[in-house]
Amino acid sequence: MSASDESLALTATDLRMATFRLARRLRCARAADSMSDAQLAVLADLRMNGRRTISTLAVRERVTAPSMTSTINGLEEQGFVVRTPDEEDRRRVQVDITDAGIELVVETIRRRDELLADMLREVEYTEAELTTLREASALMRRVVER
Amino acid sequence: MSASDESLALTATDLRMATFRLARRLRCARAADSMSDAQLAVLADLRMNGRRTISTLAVRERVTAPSMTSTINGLEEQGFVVRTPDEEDRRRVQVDITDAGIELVVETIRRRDELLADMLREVEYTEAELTTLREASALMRRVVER
DNA sequence: TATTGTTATACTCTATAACTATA
DNA sequence: TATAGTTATAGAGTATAACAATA
Repeated sequence: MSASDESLALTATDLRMATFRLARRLRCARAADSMSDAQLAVLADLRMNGRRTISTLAVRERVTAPSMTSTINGLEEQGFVVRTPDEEDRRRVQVDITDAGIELVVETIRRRDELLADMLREVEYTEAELTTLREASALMRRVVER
Repeated sequence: MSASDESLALTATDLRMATFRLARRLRCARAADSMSDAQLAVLADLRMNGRRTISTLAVRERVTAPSMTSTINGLEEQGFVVRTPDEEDRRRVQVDITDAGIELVVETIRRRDELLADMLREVEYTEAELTTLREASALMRRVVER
């Protein structure tokens, strides 16, 4: 049996508010102050999924191609990615993350997880409450992945 | 009894990933394309909490005073807020949200809630799963409010 | 012709430094 | 002297339009 419209609406409102507030709080934690959200999102994508072209990155990040060119310029100047011309289709440029880029992503993730773990520790949640949060996390990811 | 470090770390990682992905997806939904996140955050604060000075807004949004001046300039030009000189302390400027500003916030919230409700409907969650999400929302808010 | 990427240009948000007006 | 707000200036991210190189 599927859920009622009222339950859906109530859940949506609660979850929307909680999600925005927590995301905002966690977003402050970064490995380097010189990193923007846009740059970090690209690095995280490259680390997870390997090399990509400029236009593929632009589609995934929902920005225009000139925007992505500019973001990649910034990352390349800082040594976090490298451009490689694609030999098969020479219009294309492949972008790879460097070791320094990987390190930056890993460190940022570590800091955010640490911040959140500290916040969870402070409110002294029970194992049952943490289980609820993990179950909800899985449900949230299923929603996004659809 | 409080939770183990391992549970805290696992929960933090799961929740951090789920939160960022969902927030990112929902952030696309706005009432007007001309609204930035920075502007919307200020309007939402003014709607919830009433008039504020520039410097109070700057502290709450964690930006500098000149930044907030600029954000308020944009909002005032579009008619979503009004500046009023403070008669008691004439260095101060009070900022109030207008009816148009309130409408914009309400409409944006409505769109985001609708988008999320539609997403939840599509994955066909049970009432029990929605309850888990609502319980988790409350837990997330308690974490942020500490 | 269509696609990939870049450059040119402009607007917004961000910052720091310097300034005005008021307390 | 300190505080509230603004202006000046600069850097990053975003966009659209126009362009080069390649398919």
